[in-house]
Amino acid sequence: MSAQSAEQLLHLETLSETERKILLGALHCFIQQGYFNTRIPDIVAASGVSTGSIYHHFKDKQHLAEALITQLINGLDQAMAKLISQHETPMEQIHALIEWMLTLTDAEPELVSFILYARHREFLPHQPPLCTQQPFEKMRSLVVRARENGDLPPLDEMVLTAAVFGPTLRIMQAAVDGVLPRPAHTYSAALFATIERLSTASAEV
Amino acid sequence: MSAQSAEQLLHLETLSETERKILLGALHCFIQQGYFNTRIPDIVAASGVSTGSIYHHFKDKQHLAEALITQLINGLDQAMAKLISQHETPMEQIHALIEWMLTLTDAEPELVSFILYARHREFLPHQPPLCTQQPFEKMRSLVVRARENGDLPPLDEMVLTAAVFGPTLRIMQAAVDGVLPRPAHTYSAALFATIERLSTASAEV
DNA sequence: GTCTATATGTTGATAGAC
DNA sequence: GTCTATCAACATATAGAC
Repeated sequence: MSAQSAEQLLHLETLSETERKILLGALHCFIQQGYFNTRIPDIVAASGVSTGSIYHHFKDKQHLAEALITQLINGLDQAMAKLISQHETPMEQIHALIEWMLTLTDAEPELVSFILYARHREFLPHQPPLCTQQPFEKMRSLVVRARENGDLPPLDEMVLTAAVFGPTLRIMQAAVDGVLPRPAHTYSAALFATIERLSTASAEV
Repeated sequence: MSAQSAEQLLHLETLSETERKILLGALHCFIQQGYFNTRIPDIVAASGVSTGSIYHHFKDKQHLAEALITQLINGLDQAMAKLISQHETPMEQIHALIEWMLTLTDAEPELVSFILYARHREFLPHQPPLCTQQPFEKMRSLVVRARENGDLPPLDEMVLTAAVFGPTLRIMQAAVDGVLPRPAHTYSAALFATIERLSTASAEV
């Protein structure tokens, strides 16, 4: 699957044109400056929608952010579900997912930075941590099924998920921090090699 | 090495008593509520130092935070250097470092959360990203030396660092997010197993 | 539903006594 | 160096016309 834009990841079809404009403007502001550095007038400028209209559609700044995060998580979840459905075995699905994560990082580094770093709980205290939500649950279930298939060793489920997806997430983080010499997706082969090695290691360790 | 408290990690010996109290108070506030949710009166209450005195010692809130982050990074760096110096081979040093990271996570989860999640650039735009600083540089150099020793496979340096430390960092993140069933340090053996497998995998992959 | 203009409340920072 | 009291600026949220 090719990389998607931030707009495509927010599935905004059910919303009114104004709400779409507000959420996209807010997303751009939050991505670039962070939630706390974003002032309502910034969202007004970015969205082309007036203060009054923003407050007509959203109770306050916090609820606006909440709606945005919800849409984003749902969008990620749907994109991942579609991607997974296009492949057969758990290991193929894992590979496809990693390719997609790396490609998305190259295409939308600031969006990825927002997702990876975001301490959403700092501005949304009621939000559960990202890693307990659908996208990370999907990763875990893929790993568990690969383990059942015998494609991954019989290690603890949390550790195995961390070992399969942790390196990719670190590379993504390095990429968005600007300390990666090459585009993120060029590391996919080496990352797959580390996963291969998890499975094929000699048993007597 | 046993776990250290937040206070021990900030090497504050060279500072005046008042500056120490201010930095520790601020650290507790930032850890618990984040930088933007912390008001000056919160730091006054947490440190027992008055507003005027705080502004006598630090130009403004941002410079206070900057001083704190610098101290914290230096403290981490020193603790890691000491730990590394107590072991011989790169692989032993890597193992010791991972044990220490996990133990610190159990002892000071909120401090670790602050370090891991902190988008310090959101409130300190001039700060380089954490992963380019001494602590992460140390991780990379350990991995490179282990690779030279033949203890790790000849993969890309960034990928190898991500493969060695990424899983541990993911487990730490899961721990501070409260989604880890057992204390973080109980996963060390399984984490070491994943690193072992990197090295001992059959060559013809 | 959308807009402009404005009020309300907070907050970072300062002034000035001790 | 430390403190209390206060200011000035600003950002959120609202009021009310269209």
